[in-house]
Amino acid sequence: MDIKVTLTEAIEQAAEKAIADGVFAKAELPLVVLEIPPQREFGDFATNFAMQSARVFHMAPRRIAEALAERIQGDWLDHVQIAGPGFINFYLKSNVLYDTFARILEQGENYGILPAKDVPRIQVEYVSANPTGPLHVGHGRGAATGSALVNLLRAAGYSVQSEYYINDAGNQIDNLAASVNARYMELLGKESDFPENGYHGADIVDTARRIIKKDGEKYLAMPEQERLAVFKERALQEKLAALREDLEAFNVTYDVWFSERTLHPDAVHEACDILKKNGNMYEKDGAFWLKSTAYGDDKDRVVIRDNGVPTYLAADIAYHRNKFERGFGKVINIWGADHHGYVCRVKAAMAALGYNPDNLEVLLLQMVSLYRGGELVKMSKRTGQSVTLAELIEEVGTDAARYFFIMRSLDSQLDFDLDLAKSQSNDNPVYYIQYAHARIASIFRQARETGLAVGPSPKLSLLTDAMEISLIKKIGEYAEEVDKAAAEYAPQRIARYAYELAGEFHSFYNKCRIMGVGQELAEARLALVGSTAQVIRHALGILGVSAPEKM
RNA sequence: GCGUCCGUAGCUCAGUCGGAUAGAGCAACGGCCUUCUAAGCCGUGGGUCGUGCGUUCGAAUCGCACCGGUCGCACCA
Repeated sequence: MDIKVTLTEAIEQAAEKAIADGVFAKAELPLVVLEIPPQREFGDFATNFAMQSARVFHMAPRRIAEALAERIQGDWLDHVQIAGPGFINFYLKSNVLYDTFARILEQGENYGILPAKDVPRIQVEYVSANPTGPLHVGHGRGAATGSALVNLLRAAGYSVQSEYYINDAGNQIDNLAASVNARYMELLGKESDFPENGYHGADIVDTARRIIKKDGEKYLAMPEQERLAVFKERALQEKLAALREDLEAFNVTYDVWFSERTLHPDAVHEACDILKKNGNMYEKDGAFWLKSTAYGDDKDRVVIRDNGVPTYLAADIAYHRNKFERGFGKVINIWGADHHGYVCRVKAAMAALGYNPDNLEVLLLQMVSLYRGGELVKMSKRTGQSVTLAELIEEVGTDAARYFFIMRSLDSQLDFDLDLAKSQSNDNPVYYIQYAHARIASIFRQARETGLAVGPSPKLSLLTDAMEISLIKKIGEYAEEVDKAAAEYAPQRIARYAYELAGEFHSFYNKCRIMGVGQELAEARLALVGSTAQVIRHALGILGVSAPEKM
């Protein structure tokens, strides 16, 4: 039995008993919240239950705490203490710690994988960059965070499907084709105006070059519309392949690549028909408008233009309807903060279609700034001077890039220090964590040589050093950390946890030796560091960062 | 003007469904390698939690106003 559950029940029972004894007024009990006290001297666990219930029992918190303390007992409890304004601090028998740790050891590699949750499937859509150019650093944050979130939710027992929405319809793809066309003509020495909203990146020239290399000048003879159609498909295929490649190099893969084209025209019309029928869409000035103001938006939005061409929103309405129709209980989108203005209208559209807009969760990622040598690296989409994800990976590596992208809360703007990410020192949190893992691997290599191994039931009660106790406790917090981080959609919590766990290990390592301390203690310590390595591996796995055996 | 997010130590950030002396890393300073990886450890100093008012027994945390920064406010995607 989980000790926190045991404690919670003991507190509730003590309160019920005090009510039965006539000490407390009959009242609804507040929720029991257990926390790990900020300081060791305050015990293993603490609760503010007495303070929370002061109002309902009409008693001073410390008196409530006293009445509860008298009524709490269990063979797991050493003693309780009342402190501060009315905290109840619990000091547990030491065997509780060892029993808990023994169960973690039994779980082995499965520790950190939570039981499947009985809730509907979750979908996470992220990156979904237009296939019109390479991914840049901003997409990198989305890619790292999104994939880590998917891993995290799965570890926490949710069923998750990951998805990339390919914007392969509409203007930007026509511009892509026109841009490739312009480069094609240019390379073959023909007159051609570069499209006004064209893409200036070098990758477009490369695409044109590859077309020439493969098929030569044969498209010159083709009518322009036909040629554009060919180039469109060719460019799209290349761009998609490049996206996939960049993402895979970044430890990012998807269950589904969803093409926007498949929504046109049927799915878009279907969605519009529903909205027209239920009165949430109306015609004005020849266009069709979503009555989004009825659902909290600032203004109504055009869905079908007066020329009959659907807006981007039209496809998005059909797309999100499609997601809900696929039966997901929760639909999560990870967007850049620059799209925040768009959230309200998509949610409004879902509400207008009769879905619960709260089941669409849009996580907004704040902007990324790169720093090199203490200076901001200027980025500009317009001139194509932005740093690409591939360049970033080339410079700092996948592990460092992923960790740095994930380590901050999504709400915070991210200052990405390239020098720090590259540095092979303890300043660099990624190396700090990986180093802990490599050190442990090294210990096991040496243990193997000396014939030392963890037996079936190591004598854990020999682990009495303060460093050992605190490392055991930290390992014990991991499962709950996974659960919390998942519930909050906060992969950065795992990044921080891994860092803290590595810190606990390094402290232990400098204090306690494993080889040459006697067989039983050595075995127990080997079990401890083995478990540490396993948890670091699992946490890094969630983050999509490697756990090296050697550094 | 409206909206988003942010404002905590010199720097980068935790902590935010209210609770015990506000934490970590870097930077500064001082220690620790004849023993499992010093990419490590131990220690010292450093904070009006942007400002004000309010709610509360209690506010970095909740509410309101203001200040500073950020991103956005299309029949673009």
